[in-house]
Amino acid sequence: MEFKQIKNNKVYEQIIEQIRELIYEGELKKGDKLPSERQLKKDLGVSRASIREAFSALEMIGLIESRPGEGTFIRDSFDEDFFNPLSLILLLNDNVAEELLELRRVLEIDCVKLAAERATAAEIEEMQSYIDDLLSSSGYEEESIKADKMFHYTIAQASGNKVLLFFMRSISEAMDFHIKNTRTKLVSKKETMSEFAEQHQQIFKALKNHDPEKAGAEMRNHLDYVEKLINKEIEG
Amino acid sequence: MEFKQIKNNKVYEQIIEQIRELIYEGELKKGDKLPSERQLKKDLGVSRASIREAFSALEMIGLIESRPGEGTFIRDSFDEDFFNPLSLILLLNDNVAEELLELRRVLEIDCVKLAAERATAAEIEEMQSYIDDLLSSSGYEEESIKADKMFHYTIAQASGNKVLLFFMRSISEAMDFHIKNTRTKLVSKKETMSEFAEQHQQIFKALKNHDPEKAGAEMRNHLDYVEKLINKEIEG
DNA sequence: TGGGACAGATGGTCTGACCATCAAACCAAA
DNA sequence: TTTGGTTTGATGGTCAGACCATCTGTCCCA
Repeated sequence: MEFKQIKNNKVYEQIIEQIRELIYEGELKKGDKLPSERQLKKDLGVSRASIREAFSALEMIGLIESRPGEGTFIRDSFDEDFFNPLSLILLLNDNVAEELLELRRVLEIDCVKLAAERATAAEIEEMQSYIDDLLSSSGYEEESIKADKMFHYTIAQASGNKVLLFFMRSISEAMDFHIKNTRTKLVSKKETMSEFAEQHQQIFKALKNHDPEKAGAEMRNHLDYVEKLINKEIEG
Repeated sequence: MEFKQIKNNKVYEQIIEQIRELIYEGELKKGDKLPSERQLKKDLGVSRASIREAFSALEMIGLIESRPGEGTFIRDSFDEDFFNPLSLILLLNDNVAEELLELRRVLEIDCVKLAAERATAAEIEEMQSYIDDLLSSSGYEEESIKADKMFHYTIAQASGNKVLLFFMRSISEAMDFHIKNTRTKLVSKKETMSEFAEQHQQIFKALKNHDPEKAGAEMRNHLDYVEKLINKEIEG
């Protein structure tokens, strides 16, 4: 005898399911406008409340965007900053910091290799500007943190793999949350800063020369250094 | 002159924000029960609808779970199957198949290396059972597909990195969706099957011997083969 | 002791209402 | 012609109140 698990199908889940199907079949694409809530209420024969539950869930994961007075749209750009729900879940795990670092290592070393092969002139130019920012900034301030992050993002983007970029963002945001949460502060000594700048320059140089292996090695070196810093911070 | 973007703070987003804070501060942990919707309505001074929008969003990402008649709880296990929203977003990108394969390659090769270092006896035993299943199954049927998937999942789990496991799941689910969507069917010839079984055995053998490099090389070989199959399928 | 009936709490859903915002059309003044 | 205001209709955002299904615990009776 074989029994099937009885699925508890909430209405809002079924609505999401239907939207998912439409995306599968290509009927809904980036930037498309969804029917209004009142229209969907009629079409699907459910209450507006259920539709709104479905929409808020889809908005949470960054799939759609609702604009009052306008309507609801499939997001056409996932590059902008939006709250990444992944980071929330990751918070509940133990050892997140270690695991995130380990994963970042795995991803980013191969990421920079791909970037070294595929980076366009424009992307290399953009990286150059962040390198300049890092060199000109005096300490570990707001701007240099941002330049640092943007440098790594641009590498991920230059890999040409959007999913990889998405994952790198998730990891980065989760780490930001974790650092903020544990009130960890990275050392902002001058030596550290110049060391950082030097490492970034080395990565960039290899990348500019389209030398994947060298770029990977430099990235590995950089991440070793970062890891050592963070471990020191945790012990201290 | 500098203007700041005016944030549109929806009520349900503020509710989520508060829950997030509670998780940060450790007041909400895995398995904890949240206040009932009617209680929260009183505490927060908002309508039940808004609370339900927040909850449906959090349920979507797998953070909480609502059980009628009981209450709403923080999920204490993220290992079970639950709908992974990441895969929905990934579907909207072009060239998903290629990018997913590339990313899987990056992750899984390092993943199996970690697993070779850290796999416990129990995990190795579990892998063995899936290998046996694969050998005993006659064709590319339901069960062998499952055994294949479980073998790879167990490797990811044996890596000891839960975030890595989570990512592997996302990729796998997204690929499943894509395959189902494009109605791609992997070849189910006998030669293919025996080839698959052989490759899995090689991976497993290296893993069992705790030989990271060998395991990584065998995994690379396996993924090469898979990639070739899929490309052939796309062309054909 | 065991089982059934009952009550209370909880999530799931629906309805109808009101507000704030936006786009488009229209209009008027400079 | 351009600029700014007004109106109108559609849309999302929020709320209150109602009803149902399900679960838990209690109490009572055979």
